This record gives sequence, C-alpha cells and structure tokens, in this order.
Amino acid sequence: MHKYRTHNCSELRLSHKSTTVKLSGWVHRVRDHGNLLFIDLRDHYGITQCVIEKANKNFKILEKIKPDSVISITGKVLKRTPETINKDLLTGEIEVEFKELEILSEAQELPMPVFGEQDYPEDIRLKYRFLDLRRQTMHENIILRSKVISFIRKKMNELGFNEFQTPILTASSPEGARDFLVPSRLNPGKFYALPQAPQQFKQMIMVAGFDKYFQIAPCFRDEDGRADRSPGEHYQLDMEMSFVEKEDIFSVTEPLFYELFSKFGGEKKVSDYPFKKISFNDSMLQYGTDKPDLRNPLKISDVTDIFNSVEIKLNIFKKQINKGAIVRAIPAPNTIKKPRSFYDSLNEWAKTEGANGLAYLSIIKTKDKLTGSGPIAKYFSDNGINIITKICNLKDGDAVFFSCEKKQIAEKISGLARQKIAKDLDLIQENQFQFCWIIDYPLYQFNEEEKKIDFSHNPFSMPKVSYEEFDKTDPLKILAEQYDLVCNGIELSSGAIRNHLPKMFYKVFSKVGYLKKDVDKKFGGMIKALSYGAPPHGGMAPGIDRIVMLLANVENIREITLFPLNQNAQDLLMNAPSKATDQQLKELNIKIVKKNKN
RNA sequence: GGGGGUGUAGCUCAGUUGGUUAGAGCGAUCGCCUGUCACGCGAUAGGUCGAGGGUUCGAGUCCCUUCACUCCCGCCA
Repeated sequence: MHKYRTHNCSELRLSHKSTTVKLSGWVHRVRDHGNLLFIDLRDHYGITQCVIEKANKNFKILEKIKPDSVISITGKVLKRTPETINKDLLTGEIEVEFKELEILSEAQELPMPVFGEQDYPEDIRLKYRFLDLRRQTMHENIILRSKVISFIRKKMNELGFNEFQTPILTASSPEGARDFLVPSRLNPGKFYALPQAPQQFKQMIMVAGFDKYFQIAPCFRDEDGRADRSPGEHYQLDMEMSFVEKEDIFSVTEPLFYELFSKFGGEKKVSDYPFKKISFNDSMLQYGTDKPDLRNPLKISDVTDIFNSVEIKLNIFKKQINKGAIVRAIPAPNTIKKPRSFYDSLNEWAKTEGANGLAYLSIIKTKDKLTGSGPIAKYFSDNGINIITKICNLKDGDAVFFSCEKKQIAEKISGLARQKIAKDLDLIQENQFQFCWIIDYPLYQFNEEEKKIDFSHNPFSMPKVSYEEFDKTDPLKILAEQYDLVCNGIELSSGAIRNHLPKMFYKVFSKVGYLKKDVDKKFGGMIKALSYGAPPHGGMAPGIDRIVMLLANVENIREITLFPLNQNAQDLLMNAPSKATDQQLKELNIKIVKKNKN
C-alpha cells in the first residue's frame, strides 16, 4: 500500500464498498458525538467523511485533534444508509471507517478557520496566506487562474506563436510608469530596472525574425495600488506578430477571447466576434470613457447646439457654452414614477464628483404631444422638446440629465452618470461578457499642466499619417494605429501596430520635444534594431489578472493572486520589503540617507 | 502626496444623549451525548475597546495627535 494514500478525498464511490483504502488530508471538521465521531477529511480534490467509534484505540487521539492537522487514515469503505447520504459531497454515498491512524503534521490553533467562508481582514488573510488559500473559494480562484493560463498557452502554441522569456534585469525606460530599480554590484552607481513590460524586447524578437511571439510576462511598475491593480507586479499575455495589420491581430485574438470566456465564464453569454469597433472619439461621446461597458444600453448625446439655439432659453447654460463649455445628455428611461429624490440625489452625486451638477428634464405625453416637465422644462420651446427627444431617443415617461461643463469634465461626468443611472435602474445586463475594440486613438494629447504635447498612449505606435504628411497635420489630430480591447467596462489590453521606421520614430518623438540625440540615447537599442531591416509588426498585451478577475467575478485582484502585496506594497507573510545589511549595502555601493521629518 | 471608511475577545460583530463590573455568535478548554455533515447540550477561560494625549466627577462613546488596514483621487506610455 502507498505510504500516504490509495485514493484522494474526492474519489471514493459506492463501487469501492468494503475495500480497504488509505487517505491523507487535513482535518476539515470534527463532529463529536461522545461515543462516535465524524471527521471530514479534506484535500485539494474534495472531502470524505470518516467515522470512528469509541472502541477504536485512536478514538481518544482524534477527539482532541486540532482542525487542519494533517493525518493519514487506513480504513474500510462503508455504504451509508439512505437517510445519512450527503448529496452535497461527491463522496456522500460512502464513508471510511477508521482502522489505523497516523498523524503527519499537527496544527496549532488556527488564527483564521479554513472551514466556512467567513470574511476576514485582509492583513490577517495575507499574513496567513497559506491558510487563506486552503479555503474553497480562494482555492478555486487560483485553480481557475492556472487553467486560464494553460488554456492560453495551448491556444497560442496551436496558433504558431513561440514562447520566449525576456530579461527581468533590464534598462530603465524613459516614458511611462515609475521603474523598480535594482543596484548593480559590478557596476557601482548604476542600476537595472525591472521591465514595465517587455515592449522593446518583443519588437526586437520580431526584428530577429521569429514572426510570432508570446509570453505570460511579469510586468513591474512602481505605482500605487487599487482594488484591480496590484502594486508591484502583474502579468500580461504579451504577444507580437510580424507582417500584420491590426485586423490580423483582431482575427487572431477574437476567437481566443471568445473561447476563453465561453469556456471559463460560466453561464455568461460572450459577445460574438468580430467584436464591435468603436473609435476613441465616438466612445468618449457616446459612453464618456474609452472603456465603455456595453452591457449598459444607455448612450450619451451631445446637445450643445440645441442648448445654444433659440429653442432653449436656459441662460446659465448659454453663458457656460459661450465660455467653451459643452452639454452632454444622458437618458434615464422609465423614470416618471421616480420620486423627486432620485433626481436630486444624482445632482448631489455629480457635485461630489467635481461637476456643477446635473440638470434634468422629464418627457410626458399629453394629448398626443410630448411635453417637458421638471425645473428647467419652462425654458424649452415645443420644438426644443421635440429635438431633444429625437436626439436622445426619448419616449413618454423617460427623463434626460444634462451636464454642462468643459469638455473633459462633461465627458467624465456623463460617463459616470451613464453607468450610475443604469446601475440604479437595473439596466446592466449582468449575464454577459461584452467585448469591443476602441480604435483610432489620438497619438498625442495636450498636457494642460506643462502646456506641452505629450503621448496620449503608447509612443511606439505607428501614426496613421504618412511621413510626408506628418508635419503638415495638426499633431493633436494625428491618430495612431492603436487599439484597446475592452470587456464590461474594463480595459483588458492595449495594442498597436508599431512604428518600425527609424525616421518616423525620430519624427514622432520630435513633437514631444525629443531631439534626435535624445532618442538615440534613450532608445538607441530600438533605433539600431529598426535600422537593419525590420518587418512591419504589431501586437498587444492583455492583462491576465483582469481576465481572471472577470471570469472569477471578483472585484479585487488579491482574490485571484496567490501571494499578493498589500496596498502599501508589502508582503506580510515574507516580510518584504526589508532592510538590507550593512554588508549588502557596502557591496552595492549604496548609502541610506535618513529622511528628515519636518 | 490628498480625501473617505474601518479599528471593541483568536475570528465576525453589538455596545443608546458620556454613567454600575464592556456583551453575543463562532472558535478554544473541560464535561455529557452512537448518525452527524454549520451536529446538539452544559460550563469555563479569554479584553491596555489600535496607540498616545486632552475635556470631564466619570470616556469604548466627545476633542486632538498618531498608527494599521482598506477604498478612491493623483499616478499607472
């Protein structure tokens, strides 16, 4: 007989009746009846009920055993009587009668019980992560993550992608997030950076002629955490292809995502491919964000012109419009029976989000005619009501909210309001995964604070204008061959057709103030690589963590990460970060400067 | 860097306008119990009310400072 087990804890069935088996696992739960006790034995696979009577020599030991001690039992498989069958267990038709017992590892009293699905404070869960991970939900989430990754790997291999590793110790990159730095012992005073993404490496892999690359790549960014964003590290399905246009990337990844989400997304319906494509500008107008949640049926409209016309005499808005504000309208269908407080609280909410507020108008049908009602209705002409109704696609009993702000704020508020209204009115189709591509991103944006032009997204993207046209075009009007994949309001991926032409590379960077020598200094490797015959190429990098979060239906990234850092980027189990010894610092030529308080 | 929330027994939480010795459930320990599967019943132990300071005759409760965790803004090409 095997030293530890003949079967796992989810394996035994009626067919094993009367056989002698050996099981090993954790003491999940003990039910002590005095002269008879039941022990639920748990392992990765499941639970098997074991039973022991007082006559057995091990009874006294098991009576005192601490939960989550690891034991091994040898015993006989018994058929349960009909009334004692447990339908919730795969092994519920049998139980194992104790013969021999071996205690493999005793547990102390647990700081947090494994049994049950109670909520515990995060710091305790992280400090005792190995216990937290024993719990069913966490265990399942982590297994889901593992399955998702192996599914992706298998698919990518089938599609002809080659999996490569790229360096972890690399060079700091000038654009983007804050780098993690690693001091170099052999090069005193110099530092490596951990890669924020293998962006330049994957492009060089294309230059090297490998045609299709992917990697489940760790990415390191020293930025503050959020619920859906781990401080420190996260993983991306990093991929790149040669001789492609963006449609080629789409047609490779769409079936992948469709299958992935169909397979692991439970009952939820996945949007058919090809996925909807929405231009950045349309998305900002209709959804108020570049990551729209398409499960939400509401669409925003621009109504600046009509508010500026004779049809509406609302002077506060007109004044704002003259100062450069715009008006966006967010419909709220079927709200005629809502109390006044519904409208007022939305107005109050908008103010807490930094807006002036939200005006509203209700539409009522009286005598075959649509009329407006509500505080600002009196400013609308009949024709004004008709136009608004048409633009916003309103019907009898609907309301519409108006945000009059500078463009940036109006977009933001209307987007948030669209989502809030849909949530309040229960309009979000929860049982779906709605994918879309956001395309035609502007290459640059104007940085208001520094009063200069910045990259809006990825500086390595190919502009959608030719080299010859580049200087003749308003830089803020130049679009990039860039695309984001969005699902249910979450940005899963950025991607782009890359800029593979050195002269275009210099040109693109010149608009944000980089001289040729700056580019040579900071992207020397890249420029060099593009100078000896580079294939046109492009790719993307979907975030693994966010994919798994969507599939596991959790709001927090730590629910699907084995050993996450807390919000202060600390590992409470391993005690990282920690102080370095003087010896270590000396070898690295590093001196710690104490910060002066005040 | 900024804003919000939380902090009371090992865990989850209650604790009234400031007023007697701070409570419950789970867990732990001990005892009883042969068919449970969140087993049941009884008893016992367990608290610097996050920390420090202040107001008050009196503070878990009010004020100030501070710490921890968390959520959000900034940041995340």
